Amino acid sequence: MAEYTSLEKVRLQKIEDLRAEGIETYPTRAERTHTSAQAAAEFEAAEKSAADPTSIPEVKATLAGRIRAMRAMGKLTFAHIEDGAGKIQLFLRVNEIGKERLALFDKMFDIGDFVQATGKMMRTKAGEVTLHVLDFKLLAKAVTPLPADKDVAQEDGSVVRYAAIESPELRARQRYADLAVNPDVRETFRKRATLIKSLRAFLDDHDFLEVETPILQPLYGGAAARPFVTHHNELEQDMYLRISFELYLKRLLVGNMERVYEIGRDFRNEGVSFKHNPEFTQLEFYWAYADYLQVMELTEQMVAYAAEKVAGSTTVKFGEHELDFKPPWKRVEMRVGILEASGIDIAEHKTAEDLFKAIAAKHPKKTPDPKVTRGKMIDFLLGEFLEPTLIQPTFLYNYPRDISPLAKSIPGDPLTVERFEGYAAGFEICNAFTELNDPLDQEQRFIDMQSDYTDDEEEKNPLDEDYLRAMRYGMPPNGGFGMGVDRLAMLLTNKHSIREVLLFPALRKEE
RNA sequence: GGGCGCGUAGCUCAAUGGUAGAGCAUCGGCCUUUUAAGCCGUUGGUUCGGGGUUCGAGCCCCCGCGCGCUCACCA
Repeated sequence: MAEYTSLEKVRLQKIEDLRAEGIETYPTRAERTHTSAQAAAEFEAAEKSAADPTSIPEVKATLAGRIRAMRAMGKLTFAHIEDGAGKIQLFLRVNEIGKERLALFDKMFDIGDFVQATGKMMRTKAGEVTLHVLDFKLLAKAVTPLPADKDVAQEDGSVVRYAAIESPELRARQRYADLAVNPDVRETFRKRATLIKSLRAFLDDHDFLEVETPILQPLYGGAAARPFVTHHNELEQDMYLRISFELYLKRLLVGNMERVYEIGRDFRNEGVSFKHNPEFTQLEFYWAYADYLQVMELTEQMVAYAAEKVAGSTTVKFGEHELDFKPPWKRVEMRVGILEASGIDIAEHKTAEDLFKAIAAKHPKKTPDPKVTRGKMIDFLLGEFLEPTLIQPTFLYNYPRDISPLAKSIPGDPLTVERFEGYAAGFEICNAFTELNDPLDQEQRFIDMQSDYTDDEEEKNPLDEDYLRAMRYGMPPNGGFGMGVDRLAMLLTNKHSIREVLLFPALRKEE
């Protein structure tokens, strides 16, 4: 049972008092005729049409919104309400409202309450477009005050207070309050919706079919990550929440679906950070008869298209950087990029042992775990030396085979696969390759993975026999692609934590 | 999971180991063009929780909880 603070008790008492007077505190219906923006626009048009200020046609409106500020001055009251379109001022005067009703508004209404006000539009002496209220109605009483104070020290030592919430915990845990108080947060999530819509539109326009594959899976796969495990009672078996869509989407290529994509949630039972949340939104597509170079081109077009829709330009501000997503993006072969960033040529060190010695000789303070595979060491070099330097959108291409069990080798180079990752602002946003479609090779890769990681239970991928069965029916050559949509959302909204672009990021439960 | 930091009124923050405070919000009053209005007055605390040291703990010590930063993990 909730325990009420003294402020809440005051408001609960007001609810009781209002009801005692026959005023409904949570009426079922509202009678809004205009949004704040519509009413203001109509009034401004009326002003323009008038020959002189005394002959402005009357604009009547009933507005609805949440009280954000109140200034009671005895026989006058000013208030601001905020609706989906913005804020607008209300002006109440004893002349029209009467002493009792004005006192009711002043004493019984609070910041945070939803109200409806009917009147005619006017402009105040200060020049603000305002609703001159003739009648009003409570729509919903708020019991808890919005936690909306933020003090900012000014240069002259004074303190200015803004209606805003700053505490990251409070903002994430009570996103409803954050949204109610911080308009820019609503704007971020509007942009996120635009982003997802634009990705869909782009892929639809390129003849990709949107599909939905299981989130609840008897086996997991398609990525190296620990899954969440759950249990189906009637089937009496454990189920996994998917860690990627890959193996299901590629089954669809076996079924003659040539271009498919899915936008949905992936779940990875791993650490959280500024770029990791246990559940995140993934976009994957698979494209028959294409290879990774074609996917690369489509990727830069798609992201540029999305940037244009979300930010209005292919150039976006991200912290101190200006990121330019305009195609073509910079392309760097991974071997060359690592050589330039670390001074080590991975092509000259073809075993894990050799490579480790080379790293230890060159960078004695930055060495990988000596027990890992060559591919993992290369990945270490990439993360340690190269990744932080990739600020402008860049494709890194040609990856080690042993960390890419689902990608096809480069003809004539068995250690390297046709794979690329897209980077921007120093982190990975997407990952793609020419997909392995040889069922015999695929089976061997799965078996190799099992032995490479025998002592690493967490990274062991279960062998998916049904996926191999599907491949044996024949899979067309194809290019596949995966992208962390949340990370792209971060880039396009200039947010530096994934929590800022997730409405309800994962948090420990309270208490 | 490791390291560092933080947790005090509804909110934002103070308080050498010595009576827990300020601003805003609340509540009461004045005020017919305000805009985080203003002025006067008023109320409000399990100092995150539990234990310990001490004559005395918001402060020192231990354990726990939550959050932030960071490292590890994340082909």
